[in-house]
Amino acid sequence: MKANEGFFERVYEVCRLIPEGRVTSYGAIAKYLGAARSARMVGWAMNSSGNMDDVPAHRVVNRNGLLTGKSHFGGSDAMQQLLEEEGVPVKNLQVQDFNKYFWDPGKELT
DNA sequence: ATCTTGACAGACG
DNA sequence: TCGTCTGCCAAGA
Repeated sequence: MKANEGFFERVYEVCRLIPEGRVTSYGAIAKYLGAARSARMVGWAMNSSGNMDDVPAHRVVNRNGLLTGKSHFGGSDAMQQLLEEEGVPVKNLQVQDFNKYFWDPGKELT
């Protein structure tokens, strides 16, 4: 791996831009990168990166606000706890008021 | 070089 | 309204 991080690098960068207490969806990031149909690549990038500490992947959830990737955080509810600590209410791996805590990179950043 | 998988999303039945 | 399928792009085997 680590051949050409062109695409992934942007994914990591956007993830870092996610403010604390805020969550975003793979589709939003993908769209911001210009790959709205490649939301899977966003998660793919994380998986390849291996949960970089610089990349708060725990703030990234699917369009349902579900912490689908929590399995990659060690299989524990660490992802959920992290979000709750940041101010994001999570219930059973699902973000409450997702629309309220949703953070759109292409919209908030512009 | 080819096929399968992948933390998704949206469209179709 | 719910369930299923395809589409997208890239990387691993």
